[in-house]
Amino acid sequence: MDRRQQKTRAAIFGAFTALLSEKSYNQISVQEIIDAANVGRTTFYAHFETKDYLLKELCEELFAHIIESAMGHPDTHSHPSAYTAPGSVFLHLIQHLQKNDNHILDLLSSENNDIFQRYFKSNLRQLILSQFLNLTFVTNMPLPKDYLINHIAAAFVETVNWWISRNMQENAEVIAAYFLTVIHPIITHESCV
Amino acid sequence: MDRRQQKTRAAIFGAFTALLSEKSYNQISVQEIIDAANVGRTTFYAHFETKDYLLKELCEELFAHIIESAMGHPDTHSHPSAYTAPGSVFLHLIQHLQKNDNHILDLLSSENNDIFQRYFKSNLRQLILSQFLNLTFVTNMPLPKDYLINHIAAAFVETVNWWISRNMQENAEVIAAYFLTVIHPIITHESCV
DNA sequence: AAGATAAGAAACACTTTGTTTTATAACAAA
DNA sequence: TTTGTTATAAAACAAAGTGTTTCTTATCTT
Repeated sequence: MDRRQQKTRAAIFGAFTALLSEKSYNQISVQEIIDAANVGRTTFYAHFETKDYLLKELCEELFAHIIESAMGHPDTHSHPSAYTAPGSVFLHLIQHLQKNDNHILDLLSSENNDIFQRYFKSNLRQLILSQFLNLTFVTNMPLPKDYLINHIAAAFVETVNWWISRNMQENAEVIAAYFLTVIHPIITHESCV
Repeated sequence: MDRRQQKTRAAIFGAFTALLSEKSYNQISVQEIIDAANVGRTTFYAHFETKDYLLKELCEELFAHIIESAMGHPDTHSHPSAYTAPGSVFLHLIQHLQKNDNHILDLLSSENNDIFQRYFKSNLRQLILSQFLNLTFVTNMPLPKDYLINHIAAAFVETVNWWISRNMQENAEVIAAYFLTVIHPIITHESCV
């Protein structure tokens, strides 16, 4: 990829995330992004068809990266010997978030964070699907699989949200424990088929 | 209140909800609302400072109503004799939603429904707080109360969401059962203090 | 060095926003 | 019915934003 393209793309992404930590998505105009990124009007539209597409590409880059990183975590592929750290992937995820390398936390804690939560949740579902290939229930009533996966993904996002809203006072282990406490009664982790 | 005000307010609310079931909030302009409501430009701004305030007032009217209705439900005030329909308030809520009197479902199923989910969730928290005055845990680890309440509220909203995404094929009782299955292991319903 | 490609500047028609001004109609109370 | 009040409407307005076009300049790749 052309170095010029890389630079402008990075400049726009940078300006965009910076603006997002200031004000809500709706209140940000393309003009502001252009000014902040110090980029020509024509250039912006050459890269992104619209503001929504810019958002989309940013989210895909960030969340896909963080989820992929968690998926590559040893625990995902190891043969789970019964009860050894059943959801360490989530702890890994939280720790990764805590580092805040690519400002994902800035986005998730921004006003109108709904958009990012949606992308986050969407990416989480596939992680959960891979994490709990077999879902069995402690209750008598069987739940639809996609319902359960959605529930778990949502619970995780809400946990992170709650954490952020408290300025991340608790350390990653505590947060992971909260999440598993809320989730674990419903599911049991079985071996990968 | 002046009859003229009532009429325009109703006209604007009507036009707004109609538009919301068509397109997403961001894509709706004040101009469109004005045109659809058949109301003068000046009139709109005399009623609502901005589009966001319009949304806010609409949501408050709708959700406050539906939550209040559920709170008034007998189960909330009755002395809970152990295990008689522990969460019938939620069933009541779902049934109320199903009637879709005030088009809440239209809003919740609209594109970019995040905004409504936020209001919904916010209103739910107080309901849950009143419903489970005492929260005890089946697990050893005590969870922060606001974390738990947030989790339950979010789980309910997600349940409704999932329901809507499946075109509400399941009847209200099944949905309530799903929700309680996911929630019940964590909490136990104790008597109101 | 040469051709391809990306960036930038300026201007454009267009829409949206929120305000102001003035005039008309509906209202409530006497 | 009359009177004073208040809501509405129409039109015009400046300001800002959007997305596109044209043309020029700078920067890459080979």
